Amino acid sequence: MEIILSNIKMQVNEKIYVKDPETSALGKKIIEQSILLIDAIGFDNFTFKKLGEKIGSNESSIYRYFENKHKLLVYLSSWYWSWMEYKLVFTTTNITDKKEKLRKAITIVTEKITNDVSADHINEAILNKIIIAEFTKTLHTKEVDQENKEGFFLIYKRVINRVVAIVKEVNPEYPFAKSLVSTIVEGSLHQHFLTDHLKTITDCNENVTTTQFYLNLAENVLR
Amino acid sequence: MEIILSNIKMQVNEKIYVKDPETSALGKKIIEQSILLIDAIGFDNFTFKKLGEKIGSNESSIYRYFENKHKLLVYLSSWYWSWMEYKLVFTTTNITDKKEKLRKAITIVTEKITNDVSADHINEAILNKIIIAEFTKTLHTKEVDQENKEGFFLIYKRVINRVVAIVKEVNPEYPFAKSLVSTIVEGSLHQHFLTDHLKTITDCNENVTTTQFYLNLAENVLR
DNA sequence: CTTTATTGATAGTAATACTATTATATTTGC
DNA sequence: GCAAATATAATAGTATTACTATCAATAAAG
Repeated sequence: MEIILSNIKMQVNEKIYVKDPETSALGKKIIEQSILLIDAIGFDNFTFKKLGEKIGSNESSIYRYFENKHKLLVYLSSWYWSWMEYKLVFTTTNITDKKEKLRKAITIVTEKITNDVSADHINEAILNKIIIAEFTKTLHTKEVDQENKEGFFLIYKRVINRVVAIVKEVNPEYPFAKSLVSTIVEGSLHQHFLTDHLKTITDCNENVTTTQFYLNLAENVLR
Repeated sequence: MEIILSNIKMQVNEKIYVKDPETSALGKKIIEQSILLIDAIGFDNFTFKKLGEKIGSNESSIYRYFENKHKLLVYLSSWYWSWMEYKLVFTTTNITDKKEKLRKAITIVTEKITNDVSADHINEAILNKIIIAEFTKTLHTKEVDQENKEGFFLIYKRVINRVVAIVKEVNPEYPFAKSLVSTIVEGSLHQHFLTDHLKTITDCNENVTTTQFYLNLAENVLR
């Protein structure tokens, strides 16, 4: 899968950036190093000034790619869900057994990403850590309706709806397919967060995975 | 229930505040008006200066109650979950039918709060809106482990574990009680958020409630 | 009615989140 | 190979935020 992925450029809504970071060396450096810096110090403490220092560039140069750090996070999230969609489609295509297809889909969207040595500038395992810790912040703003209209969350919603379609193949009668899938996708990020920080309110750990919990849940619900 | 509640003081961890806001008129005004202001402009745009202007007090006076706005949000959240715990215990005590008890518990933790004319300074319906929109931000910080150690999230975790105990009464064999309940509690906030802002990835609306979805889910899973 | 605690007013600092301008490289087109 | 266009870097500057410190005014308690 990695070989194929490395030749694919993830499509991200143009309104998210001022200048496409994929079109220059500096742009790629911004993406690569922002992922590392956000992971290291957290999104709240992250600033363009600090990123500039880290990559040996000036703050003002970064502003030519992104209006502000919120949009950079939206960009990283979009890239992540675009990558997720690719993995999802790739893994579920040509699987004829509907239940097996759903199991594979749920596995893809709930799994923790471990470092599969991605050659390019984006470290998916660390990006996954950022999504677990920070994705919720892209949505929870006063501008969410405006940004939703502008299509900032389109890929995320498309991933959800792709899984919804698979759920409906398994059980067309089930009346809450969308809520089930949005609960699974968002919930799995939350369970990973709890495993890392609030262990007393989750059963997920090294032995019992978040994926196992949600596979079991979906099977029981759609039976 | 309102009558009883109005005489109860919610217990909030002392480390969260500098001075207990319940002990003075100014303190209560800070709580009352911060809820209205955060709801109106969002937590990200909320500042102590703006709150000071709104309540006709100086910024510096507010700092005598809370170190920063994050701790104020943690306080409001703690108060909310303390209130939720009270409602939960009150509603489920003396219910002998285990399944009925669980149904009542899930209803309590997943319901949207509508204005039941609370006489006191805290408007629970608006506070519920804030929890839906902002609660996640109390957890998603770099300081979460430290704050968890200091007991900032104790009441929240206790609410979850009270429901877990009820789940285990219904089905002692089910291996994911904690993850199920934390998914329901956090997930219901998320579903309310989606109903308000991203309708295309939820089934919940005016006719189909979040509570119905999770009641159905729990029943299927614990069957 | 004096001490103590609380609140208000003012001022000040460092950091953040930008914008604008100009200089310096680098790339590209002819 | 050189001019023009483009990208980046450096510097400076502004408004806001997130505080801290100090002192005066007021209210409450002994």
